[in-house]
Amino acid sequence: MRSRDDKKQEALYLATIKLVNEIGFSASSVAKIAREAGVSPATLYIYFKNKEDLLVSTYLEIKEEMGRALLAGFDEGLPVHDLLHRVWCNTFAYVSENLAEFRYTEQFANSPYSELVDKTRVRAHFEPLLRVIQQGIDRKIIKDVDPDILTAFLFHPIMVLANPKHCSSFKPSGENIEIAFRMAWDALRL
Amino acid sequence: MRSRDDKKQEALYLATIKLVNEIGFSASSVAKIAREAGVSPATLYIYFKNKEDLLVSTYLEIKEEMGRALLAGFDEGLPVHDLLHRVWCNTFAYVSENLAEFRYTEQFANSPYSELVDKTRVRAHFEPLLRVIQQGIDRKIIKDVDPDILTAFLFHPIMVLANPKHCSSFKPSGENIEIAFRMAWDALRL
Amino acid sequence: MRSRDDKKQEALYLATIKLVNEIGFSASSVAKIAREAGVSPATLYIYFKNKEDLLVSTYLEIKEEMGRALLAGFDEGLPVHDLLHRVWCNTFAYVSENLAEFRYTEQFANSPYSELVDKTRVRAHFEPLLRVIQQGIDRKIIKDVDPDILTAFLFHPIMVLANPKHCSSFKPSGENIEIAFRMAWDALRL
Amino acid sequence: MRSRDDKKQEALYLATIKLVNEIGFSASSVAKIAREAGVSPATLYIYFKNKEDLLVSTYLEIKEEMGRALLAGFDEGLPVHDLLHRVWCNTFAYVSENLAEFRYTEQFANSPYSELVDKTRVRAHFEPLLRVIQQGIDRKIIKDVDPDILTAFLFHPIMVLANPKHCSSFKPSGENIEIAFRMAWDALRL
DNA sequence: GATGAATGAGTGTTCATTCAT
DNA sequence: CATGAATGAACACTCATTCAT
Repeated sequence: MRSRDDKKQEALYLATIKLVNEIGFSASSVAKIAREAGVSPATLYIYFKNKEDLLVSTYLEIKEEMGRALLAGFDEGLPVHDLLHRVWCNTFAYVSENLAEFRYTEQFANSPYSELVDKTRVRAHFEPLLRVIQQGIDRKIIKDVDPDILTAFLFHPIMVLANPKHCSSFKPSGENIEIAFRMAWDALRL
Repeated sequence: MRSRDDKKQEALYLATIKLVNEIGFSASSVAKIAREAGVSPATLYIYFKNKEDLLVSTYLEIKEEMGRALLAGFDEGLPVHDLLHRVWCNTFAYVSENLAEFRYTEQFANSPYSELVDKTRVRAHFEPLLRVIQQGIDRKIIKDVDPDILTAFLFHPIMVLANPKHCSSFKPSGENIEIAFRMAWDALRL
Repeated sequence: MRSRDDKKQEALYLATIKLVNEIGFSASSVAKIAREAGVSPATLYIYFKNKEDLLVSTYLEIKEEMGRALLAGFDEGLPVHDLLHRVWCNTFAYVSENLAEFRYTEQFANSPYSELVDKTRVRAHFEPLLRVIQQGIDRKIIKDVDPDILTAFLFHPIMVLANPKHCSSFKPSGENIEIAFRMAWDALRL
Repeated sequence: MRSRDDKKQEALYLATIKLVNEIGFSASSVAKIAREAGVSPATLYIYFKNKEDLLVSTYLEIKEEMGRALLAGFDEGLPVHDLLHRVWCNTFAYVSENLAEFRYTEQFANSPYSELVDKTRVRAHFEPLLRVIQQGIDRKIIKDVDPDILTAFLFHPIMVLANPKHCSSFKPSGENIEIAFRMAWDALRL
């Protein structure tokens, strides 16, 4: 028998991301994704149970990779400020280098499919970061407020700024990134 | 294309918003929207050029209404801080009272249709606010940074916090809203 | 608007019967049936909820018509023997003149779809006949046995003999029909 | 095509019968049959030329076995009546103990595949029985009518009565079986 | 001999849109 | 103005069969 080809699975992931970026979530049909990946639509169903499985798997794949990228060089010995700064910069780097992947996750999160993912599993990839934030709170460095609020001021601004689609004038230069981080820190710190 | 029976047009707007919320953007077919609105699919084409026109018009309609709501009681004589605070509270009020409309705009903005809208027209509805921010900068009250950055720390956190879908623990109590505004202000002020 | 066209519904019934006869139940796809009926597959779904509905409706349509045909000239004043003889002859006439319809019902009854029909509704079309048989039992003309047994000797032999597919030598001449009825009567009568 | 591993071949026969009974003829795909039999779809094609061959072979296999069962204890020295009675009882026994196999043959006979089998080969399995019937005719014990008619009153009633699917009230108790045989004999005998 | 991978052709069904009334 | 009927094209998915190992 022919052996299962990881190349094909990878090609399907990439085709999915590419198409969703180019023509959007709902226009990305199984047929188009398969054609883009260079396989038959029937083949897609060897690697994924159905379309939903393909889309969810693609999302989880990206989230895992993204978690690794954001936490690169994450040394928990460093001060909270420095750790957050490191993650902040990592995020900008990841998003600008993997814009398609990032946009896929945004479209996915705003689709009905998003309700199918186990959110705690996704959160797990970012666990060390959440721990450090808690540390910052305990040490009275960061405001002691609801975690959702912290997230809203720490991560969402990056997400917006790093995605050219949402920005008309902002350019992610090193300087701008530092300015924005400074503001996030002003928001969070006690 | 337009006609006198605004009841039907309004019903189509509401049906669109309701369905997109319930079953998502891509599952909201013309036939379902028409049925929900209590008209024939053919009738829809009297009021809107095509599906795209329906979706875009619905979006613009919401954005206009939303602009009005956010700027309610906007007295440019007040200090910058107070004005932003007023808008902040208005936003929370609008989103929590019009969650379906708000979610529609989020789904719309993350779809390929979003590229069809004239963004300057949308921006116009929020013009007074932008003017006040510029004032704040000129008077050295607000940091002199790219407007996109200011937006990222002023509006996006609200959008996130006001939408229960994105929050697991945060509850939009009056106190929480004040805490969050305080953080936004910390980020922006000089 | 265009008005609903009974011609099309009828054409779909006929196409279904024809195709099931020619290529069998499972090979009769919606696309082929629609093409045979001269309409688009999408049109089929205006007249029937889905394929199942089409097949079941076709079956019920035939059964109703068949009930009428078998009971033509059914005068309950006649003796039991004569009434059964009349039905016997009607059945031969119906089946030989409507072989395609008859075969459709046979294929249908042997498909999983058969479990979807309300059997009491079908039985209703043959009610007068069942009543007469009960009369024959009460008057001690017909053996007092389980109704299924009577049916097995009264109807099933006709079904078999009238369907050339099941017969290699039998020809439904008037004489043969009489011979066969004589045997059925011998089986039933006390 | 054939090979030595009769276990697999037998498993495929059984899987085919089981699935056709459970989900019907048309829903029984090669893939499902193979899975049910615990082999790969490709393996199926080692033992059978194609799906048609599998279905026809399964039918013939059953018919052969059935012929053996019906003629068990068939002593041509016995009177015609007793021989037919014996076959009658054998049939009830076989069908009730091998309902799945029996139903398979019914579904098969009502499918287009049935036209692919050499009917004389099937008939051969029942040859002694046909011979005895002819004997009955010659000895003026049985009515001298077309063999198809005899079959219609001898075998088809059993087929119907033995298959619970066709009966709403009839139960194949010993007594009922005798009653039914009595009726068949009444129909046939001179 | 045995298999999982692979696929073109097909499945039933829904789509956005137009037509005739 | 308003509509249900109509449809070609597309949808997600499965089919029987073959291929390479």
